[in-house]
Amino acid sequence: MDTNVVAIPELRGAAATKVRLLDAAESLFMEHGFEATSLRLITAAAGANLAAANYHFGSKEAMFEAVLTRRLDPMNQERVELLDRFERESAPMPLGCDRILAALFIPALRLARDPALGGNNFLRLLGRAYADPAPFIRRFLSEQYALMIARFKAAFGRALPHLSKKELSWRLHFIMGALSYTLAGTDALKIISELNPLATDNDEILLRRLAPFLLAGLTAPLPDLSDVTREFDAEIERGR
Amino acid sequence: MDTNVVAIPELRGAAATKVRLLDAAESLFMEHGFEATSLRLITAAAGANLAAANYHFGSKEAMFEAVLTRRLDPMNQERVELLDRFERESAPMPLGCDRILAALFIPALRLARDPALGGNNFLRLLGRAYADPAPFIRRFLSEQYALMIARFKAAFGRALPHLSKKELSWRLHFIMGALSYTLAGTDALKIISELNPLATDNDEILLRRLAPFLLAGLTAPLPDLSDVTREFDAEIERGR
DNA sequence: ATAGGATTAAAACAGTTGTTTGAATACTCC
DNA sequence: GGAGTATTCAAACAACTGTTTTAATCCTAT
Repeated sequence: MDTNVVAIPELRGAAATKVRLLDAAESLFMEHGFEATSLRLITAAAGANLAAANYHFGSKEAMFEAVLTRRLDPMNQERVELLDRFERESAPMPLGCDRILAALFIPALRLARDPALGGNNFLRLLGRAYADPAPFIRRFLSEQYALMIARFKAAFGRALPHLSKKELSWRLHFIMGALSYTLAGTDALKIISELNPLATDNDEILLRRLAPFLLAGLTAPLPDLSDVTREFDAEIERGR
Repeated sequence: MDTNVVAIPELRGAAATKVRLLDAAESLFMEHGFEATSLRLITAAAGANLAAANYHFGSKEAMFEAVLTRRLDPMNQERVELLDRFERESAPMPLGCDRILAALFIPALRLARDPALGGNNFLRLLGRAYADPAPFIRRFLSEQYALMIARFKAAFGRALPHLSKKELSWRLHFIMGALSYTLAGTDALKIISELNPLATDNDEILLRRLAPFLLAGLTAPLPDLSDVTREFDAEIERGR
């Protein structure tokens, strides 16, 4: 039940305890989830007093948001900037799906690669936050992602003009879902493969495998929904 | 913060309160998550005494597992049976990927369609459980899924003999991830589409869209990883 | 050096948590 | 009908929660 995460208070600068708190919170929230992580656990791991959490952040929820903002904000901004640059470089040709996906993945890859930026810890925390039922978390994420998602949806719309707005929304949703789940799922991998042959790989390799997989689904021809539906319905009725 | 879920104690049979507790727990766990849902909330919604929870299930964790087992066990068993039947019908031809995917999706679809079986409520709860950090939840799910996953992995292996064992594990992992995320994500849809044009659709339609998307990724040709890697690396270095 | 604001510290606050207890009630089977 | 098991109930348990308070300490700029 307890953890080995005991941060030594080495930083002594001005706002040092604040970043120590953020680091400890990032790691512990990732490990136990938001509700199950107590402020006493975080402050102890950060070598800080309990009251420091509320002093620096105001509340536990605000602290959680601060943990997310610290890395999410720059990453999403970088995604948009990268997409902008790709489009400028490709002009006047419309940008291909593979390049748009790359603009979505590369900033996440860079974050996963650089331990100083939080490494894989943060990406897993992010994936979990994506599935967390707490209303304040969803409200926060929705605000953080709105601009970036709208920008990418427009780009995909230009690259896939034959897809309806609705079909595009679906596929983009699936992509973000697979991405966030994948980022969160290093432990969930064990559910899939009993022998766990993937465990030695890191998130970086994982993302490199995921991108081609999603690209195929994204660029797939329009499915004949009526056919799929008919088969499914027949099977469901048969089993009733 | 409070909910409208107030189950009227209508069932009066022998083990009636036990199923009332399961129903209330299913709905509340789905809405608030495991940690954030108190036994007092559940028992009150079920019209039962607080002690009834521990009397019937022993602990909160055991109660959560009972909620999952009630529907997950039959669903996974049905998946395997369906796969077996499809393979018999197709013999001696190996089963195609689309049919294997159908065996995976149809039982989930049937569960989503039938409110008496829990309807969409349970599928969302399941998707969230998949991303929950609590160790006992992951241990439980891993045990519940192990047999079913191994069976489907073997089937996919026969259908896609050109894929390495590792590549297959990846793609299966992505499929399960996208599936569980999608099931959990009715609320997360709002993150993606600000106007939320998908909200009126239900999980059934969602699954029918997801299947073709995943099929495309699953049957995609082997990606030239070295190429992807090279481009990504160049971009990451450039931004450094 | 010292005033004054920023930070830390220990303690207490008011609630809530899952679980247990022991008596009261309901039910079933002989 | 009544013995005996199964279930319900109210109450209390000890531990933990996020937050606030008050005083002590540190740091910086005058």
